Amino acid sequence: MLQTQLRPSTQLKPLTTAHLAQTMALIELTAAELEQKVQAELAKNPALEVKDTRHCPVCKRQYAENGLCPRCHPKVSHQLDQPIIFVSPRHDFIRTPRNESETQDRELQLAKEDLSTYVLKQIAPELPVEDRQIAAYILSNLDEDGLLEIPLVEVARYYHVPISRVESVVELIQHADPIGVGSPSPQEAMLVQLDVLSEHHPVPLHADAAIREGLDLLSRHQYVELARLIGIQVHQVEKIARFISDNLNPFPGRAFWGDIRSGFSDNPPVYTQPDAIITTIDNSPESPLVVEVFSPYAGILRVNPLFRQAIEEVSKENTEQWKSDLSRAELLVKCLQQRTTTIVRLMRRLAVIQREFILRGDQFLRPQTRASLAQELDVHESTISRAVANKSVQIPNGHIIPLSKFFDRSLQVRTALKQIIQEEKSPLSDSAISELLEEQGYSVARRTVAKYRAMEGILPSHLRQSPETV
DNA sequence: CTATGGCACGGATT
DNA sequence: AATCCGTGCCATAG
Repeated sequence: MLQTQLRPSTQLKPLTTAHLAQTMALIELTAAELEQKVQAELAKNPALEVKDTRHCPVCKRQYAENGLCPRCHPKVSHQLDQPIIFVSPRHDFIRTPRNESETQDRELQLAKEDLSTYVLKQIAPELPVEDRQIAAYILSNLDEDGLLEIPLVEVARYYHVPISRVESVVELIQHADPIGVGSPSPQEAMLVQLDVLSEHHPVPLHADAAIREGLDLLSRHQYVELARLIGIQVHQVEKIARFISDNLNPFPGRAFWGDIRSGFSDNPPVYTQPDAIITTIDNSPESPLVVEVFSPYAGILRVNPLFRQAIEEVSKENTEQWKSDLSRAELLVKCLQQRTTTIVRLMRRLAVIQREFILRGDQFLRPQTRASLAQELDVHESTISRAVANKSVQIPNGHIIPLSKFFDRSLQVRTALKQIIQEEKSPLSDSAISELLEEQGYSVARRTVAKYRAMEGILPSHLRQSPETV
């Protein structure tokens, strides 16, 4: 019934137009963004209230329904192909288990402020008191990637201290937890990480040189030029590149453990909070998928009944304002519901169709288009597009992947390609690979193989080494 | 001559 | 309507 309202083909009445427009606007927000938006509205609109706290009695998490949350309630009979879906109206608890004092506290701080104080706490003990101000100032000028936005000289000038002193503070900051945080550039952040890493782990030779002198080459996968530049073998460069993308993070402020392989400088999407987490019960691949959808304020936001009542009694000067507040509130609540149900339906469908992919990895992705899914769910294509855009989910292996990966047309082929190359005896040419893929049922042109290789950062055949020729 | 990468075109997707 | 993606053609490197 509600879905039909999302069809633009249906002619819409004024109310539904607004409804539609706002629902659309809400759907494309991530959980984190939505939370902020609702908070803002909540602050200035007295007609809204949060009817709080239904807790799951076992894990103490806030949960939209009464009773045990599904994760704590394994007794209900599960069917493998029926994913368990539940909606969490708050998503901040996944970062830290809440303790009592925090629970009723203010809204969670912005990630940025969080980072600053987090770092400051770590380094404060090691700082002379008079340097703390400097540190605080530096930390307040981090961008969302955890990089320093302002030049050091400016800090020095601001506090009338020698640059060297500022530098030593920065150095301290850089070695605090998100290692490399506070660096002026991704480059330097990575150098610091490399340095720290090298104390306990072996790191490839010349990795520092590669970062220092050829970062742009490295990020563009131009390994040949890079090899020439620092005078080493191409396969060494390849090793370095792999090591770097596996172990270093050019943007220390971004807390993601996701898959960053596909290039670290091509502005990777920011994965902070996933919009959903998919797990299995007891990590057993034979159990149904448990999908936890983070939909801020779902089920706990409502129109304040007292307000509704009051508006009838106090029908005087401010009625206009009150009325608009009320209708805004109603609209928001409605749209929020709409958004939640749409996303839940989307996730349920994905969990069913892509179960194998979620559990077993890339090569099991069933290619699908947003359009086809839209048809199945009986919503407009753009609804799916918006719902998918900019969102990310955490899958059971711990990776955070963009939701759009579920609609990657070529992922299957690319993983097949990767496998072929990994198992190859001697370097295969693109056309040879094309034929091999054909045998596996993937029909791709030779030119396309080349493109996929590039996407995966794999060198052309004449530059690949057969196993070990160091 | 073979293998690749760049450019650009057209169809599919969003 | 805008964008993405696979592909063909051609120049270039080896």
